[in-house]
Amino acid sequence: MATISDVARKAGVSTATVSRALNGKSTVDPALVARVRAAAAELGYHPNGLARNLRRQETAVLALIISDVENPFFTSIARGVEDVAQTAGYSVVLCNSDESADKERRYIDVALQERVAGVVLSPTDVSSSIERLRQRGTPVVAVDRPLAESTSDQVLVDTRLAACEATGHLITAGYRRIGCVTGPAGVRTADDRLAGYRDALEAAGVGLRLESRAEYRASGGRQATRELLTESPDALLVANSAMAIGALEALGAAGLRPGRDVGVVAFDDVPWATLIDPPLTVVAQPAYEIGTEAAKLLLARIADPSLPPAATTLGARLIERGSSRRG
Amino acid sequence: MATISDVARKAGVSTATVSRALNGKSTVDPALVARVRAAAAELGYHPNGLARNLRRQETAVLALIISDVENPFFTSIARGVEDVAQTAGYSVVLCNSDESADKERRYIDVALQERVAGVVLSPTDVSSSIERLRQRGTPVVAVDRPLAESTSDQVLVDTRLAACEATGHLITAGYRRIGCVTGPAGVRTADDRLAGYRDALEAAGVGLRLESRAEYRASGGRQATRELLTESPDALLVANSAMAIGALEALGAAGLRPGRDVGVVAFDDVPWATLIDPPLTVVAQPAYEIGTEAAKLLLARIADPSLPPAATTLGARLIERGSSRRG
DNA sequence: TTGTAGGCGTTATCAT
DNA sequence: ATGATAACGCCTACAA
Repeated sequence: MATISDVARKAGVSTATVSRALNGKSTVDPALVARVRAAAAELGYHPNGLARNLRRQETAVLALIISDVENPFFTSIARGVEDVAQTAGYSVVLCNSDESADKERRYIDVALQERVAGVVLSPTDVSSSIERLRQRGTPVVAVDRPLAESTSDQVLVDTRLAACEATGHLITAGYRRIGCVTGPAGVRTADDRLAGYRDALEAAGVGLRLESRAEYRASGGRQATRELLTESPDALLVANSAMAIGALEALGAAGLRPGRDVGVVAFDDVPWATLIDPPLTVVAQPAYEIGTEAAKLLLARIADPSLPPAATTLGARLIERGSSRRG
Repeated sequence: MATISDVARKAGVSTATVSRALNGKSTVDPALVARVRAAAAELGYHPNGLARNLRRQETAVLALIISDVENPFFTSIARGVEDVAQTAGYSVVLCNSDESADKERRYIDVALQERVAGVVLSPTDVSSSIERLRQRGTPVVAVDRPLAESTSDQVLVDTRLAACEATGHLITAGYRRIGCVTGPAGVRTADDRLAGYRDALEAAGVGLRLESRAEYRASGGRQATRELLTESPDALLVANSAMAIGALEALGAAGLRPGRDVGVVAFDDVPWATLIDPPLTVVAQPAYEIGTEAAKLLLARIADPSLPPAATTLGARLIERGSSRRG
C-alpha cells in the first residue's frame, strides 16, 4: 500500500531521491540513503513492480510454456531454465499448455499482455501461434520441438538418431519383431522417433514394421501396446516415459515379462527405471541441459536481438539395462 | 508496439472509445466497435497488461510457490490450482522454492512486487516469511504444511492419521520391527508422519522404534534406509515418494525383497507403484484436490477479504498392494 | 547532490 | 454515445 511518495514524505526528501537511494544509484548522500531505508522499512514499502515495469518498458520475467507439468522431462527442463534465469536476475513463470494449442495460445496472449522479456516454449504444433510474439518482437526459443520458421532459436534433441540407435540396439540383441509405440501424428518428437525406428529397421534389412500411435500418456501407451500385442512383437520401443508406464502395464496384464518375453526400450530416464525388474533400458535425454541452454540463448537474444538465430541440437544416450536383453 | 492511441487514431475515435469497445462495455455504437476492432487487428494491437493492471490496481495472476517442481505430489497440486484458476480467468505462475527458505523469500518478494492477486504456498517453514504478504494484505493459502498463524487459510492432509493407519496396517499384517524413514526435523509433514508412526506403535503396544531421517529425496531415502538396515527391520514406512525410490534401491542392494523380506508402505501414489514387483502399497494423498480446494479458498478470499479463515483438512487413503504383505 | 516534472499505456470520471 | 483528462506509481532527463 505504501508508495514511493509516502516514503519520500516520511524521509523528508523527494521521490527522485528515494528512487535513487533504493536503486543504489551512484550519487546519493549516505545519510539520506539511511534515512530513506529506514522510512521504507518502517512503512513496509515494496516498490510496485507494475509501475516500475511500465516505466522501464521491460520486465525481468521469462515465461516458460511447457506441454505437460507432470512429465519429468519437462520439469527437468524447467529447473534448467530456472537455474540460469535466477542467476541472471530473472524470474520464471511456468505455464502448462497441457498439449492443447488453445491453452498455448492463451498463455502466449498472457505473455504478450504482461510484456514478459522472453518466452521458452515447447510448441504443440510447428505452426504454433508464435506469430504474435514475433510481431511484437518478443524473443522466443523453442525447446524439444521445432518451429516451422527456421529463423528462431531452438534447442532440440536428435531424437530420430536416438530412436534409430535404440532400435539398432534391439536388433543387435537379436529381436526381429520390433514394435514402436509412439505419440500422435503431428507431434514432432513422436514422428521423429517413429522415423528413427524405421531408419534402423531399413538399415538392418528388417522388413516387419509394427507401429502404433496414441496420446503421450500412460493410457495411450497401454492402448497402443495392447493393439500391438495382437501382432506378437518380441520387442518394443516406447517413445515417452508416461507411455512406458502404460506399455509395461499392458505387458504385465498379458503375462509378458520385459527382457525375457519382450525386449523394451523407452525414452526418458525416469528415477524408477532401476526399480523394476528387470531394470528398464532407456534413451536418456539431457533435459536439464536443454533448459539451461534455452535460457542462455534467450537471455543472449534479449540482450542483443540482432543475433543470428541459433539452433542447438543435443544428443541423447542409450542406457542399456536388463529390459532389452534377449530373453 | 502499437498502443491504444495508435488504434484510436487509426479508427478515428478517442482512446476512451477504443478502451470501451475492446472491453465490451455496455454503451458503444456497434459501427464504432467494428471500426475499432478492425484497426486493432490491422495494427496487431495487444493491450499492455502492465498499464492496465497499474490502472486497475489488480492483477489476474496467482502465484503458486511450491517446494519441489519435480515431485509429482506438487505438480498434481499445481494442476488443481491451475484448473480452478483458469476457469475463473486467472493465470497461475509457478515458482519453485526448492525447499529453500531463501528462494521462498525471493519469490514472495516477486509476488509482492508484481502485485499478484494471491498466493498459494507450501511453506518451507512454519515461520515462513508470509509476514510481508499479510502486511500488504495479499491473500495467501498454505498447502501441505501449516503456517504458525492459525489465522490463515490452509489446505492440509491429516497425514499423522494416515501414517498411523499405514503403520497399523503393517502391524496387522504381522510385522513387529517396523522402521520409519522420514524427512528432516522441522518439516511439518515429516514430523507428523513420524508422530503417526509412533501413535500406531504405542496403540499396539509395540515397543521397538526404528527411526531415521534425511532429506526428502531419493538419496536421502537411500541413506536413511541403509542406516535402518543395521537394525534388521522387517518393515518400512517411507514418508515420501522420492525417498521411496532410494529406500527401494537400498533394499534391493541389500538383497532384500519388498513384501517378502521387508514390508513396505510409502506415501504418495506414484504411477509406477504397480509396475514394481510386488506392487507398492501406498498412502494416496488427494493432491489434485488439495490444489482445487486451495484455489477456491484463495479466490473466495480475494473476492471477500473479510471471510473468516478456513482450514480444510483432507483425508488420505491407504492402497494395499503386494509390498506390505507378510512374507 | 537533490528536486521538479513529464510520461510509460490504461481506465474511469466528468463533461459534452 | 463519445471525448478530454486525470490519475495509477515509478524512473529519469533536466534544472538548480
